[in-house]
Amino acid sequence: MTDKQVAILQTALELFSNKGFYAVSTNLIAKEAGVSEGLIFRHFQNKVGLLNAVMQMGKEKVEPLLASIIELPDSAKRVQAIMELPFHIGEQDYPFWRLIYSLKWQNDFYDDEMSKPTKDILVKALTELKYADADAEADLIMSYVDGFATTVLLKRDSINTAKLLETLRKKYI
Amino acid sequence: MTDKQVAILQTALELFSNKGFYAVSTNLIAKEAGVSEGLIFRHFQNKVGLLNAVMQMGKEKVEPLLASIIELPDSAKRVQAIMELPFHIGEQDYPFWRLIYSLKWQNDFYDDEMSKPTKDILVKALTELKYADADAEADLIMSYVDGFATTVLLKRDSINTAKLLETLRKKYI
DNA sequence: TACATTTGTAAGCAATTACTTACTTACATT
DNA sequence: AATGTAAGTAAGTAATTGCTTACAAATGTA
Repeated sequence: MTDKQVAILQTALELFSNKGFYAVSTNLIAKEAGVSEGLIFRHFQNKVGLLNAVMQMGKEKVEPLLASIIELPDSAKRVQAIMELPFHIGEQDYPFWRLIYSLKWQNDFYDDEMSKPTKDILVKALTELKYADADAEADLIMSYVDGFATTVLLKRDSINTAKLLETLRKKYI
Repeated sequence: MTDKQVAILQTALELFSNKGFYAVSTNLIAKEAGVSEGLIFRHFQNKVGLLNAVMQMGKEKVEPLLASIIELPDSAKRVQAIMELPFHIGEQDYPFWRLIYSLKWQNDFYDDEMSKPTKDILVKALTELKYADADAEADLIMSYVDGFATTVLLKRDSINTAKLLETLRKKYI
């Protein structure tokens, strides 16, 4: 990967996540990244190809995080880790997660499968913890997580997320 | 309001909420609504004006719902009603709510103020219920609600929302 | 050094974009 | 019936869209 390739990917991630895929032109991406517009198409074929590359880059950063959760020996800790996931996103990963969540709401890109690995970990852990209906319980926690992600990614300026996590922990630990 | 005005508003709501504001052209809206493109601009000035009109129409349907919650005499019931709000959205109102939530993720349109009246009701009710930190508790519940809304609006085909509500109620009632 | 491949650009492409103009039709009021 | 106003359309507009082409510079490899 050349410097310019990286610049394109990072600029695209930043712009896509802030304004949305369709609201950002390849012209703007090229200008902000300091490259010629043609280079985007040389490296990524088309605009959707660029989006896929951006997503791929993000997924590769997420996978080890999920892998480390699976390795936790304590089932309850695994559940807790997933529930608190949004609170532990590093600031540098916010753009990627905002992109994920914004794409959820666009029919063309909605991917129901993406959250499945996370839910599977949950169901397994909750079954080990002898929950009567582990699946329904997992769905509930997944909903919580979506809510926490929405709050952390969109309202971190207007609300105290540390305190939110504290309040959550008082309920569950 | 003429028939064609209503047709434009409904078509725009449907398209905006499914594909996103920037992904939908005024040309497409006109075609789907069966009107000339110029009529959109005659009635709503510009594309953003159309979006605002669509939002206004939706808000007018939501406000009485919130008003009816305020009138509940029991504080705990008020909290419950807000927490369960996403589960009681009528199918016909899904497009409006999907639009609200998709716009949240676009910088240009994000409106932090919109959820404030709901949170205010929560804080007041939780204070009456003698919660130590009513504000933090309200933020937590607001996060839940965002999560439930995400689930109900995006996954109603793949998961059983009735069962999700049942599981939630077992925890809180 | 020679040559092939990759990386990069500038200029242009047809199609689409949001929006306007010039005009006609429908409807209400006197 | 006459007239003013609102509702509606068809055909434009300039600007922007995603993308291509033709060519140059850099980089590897023999």
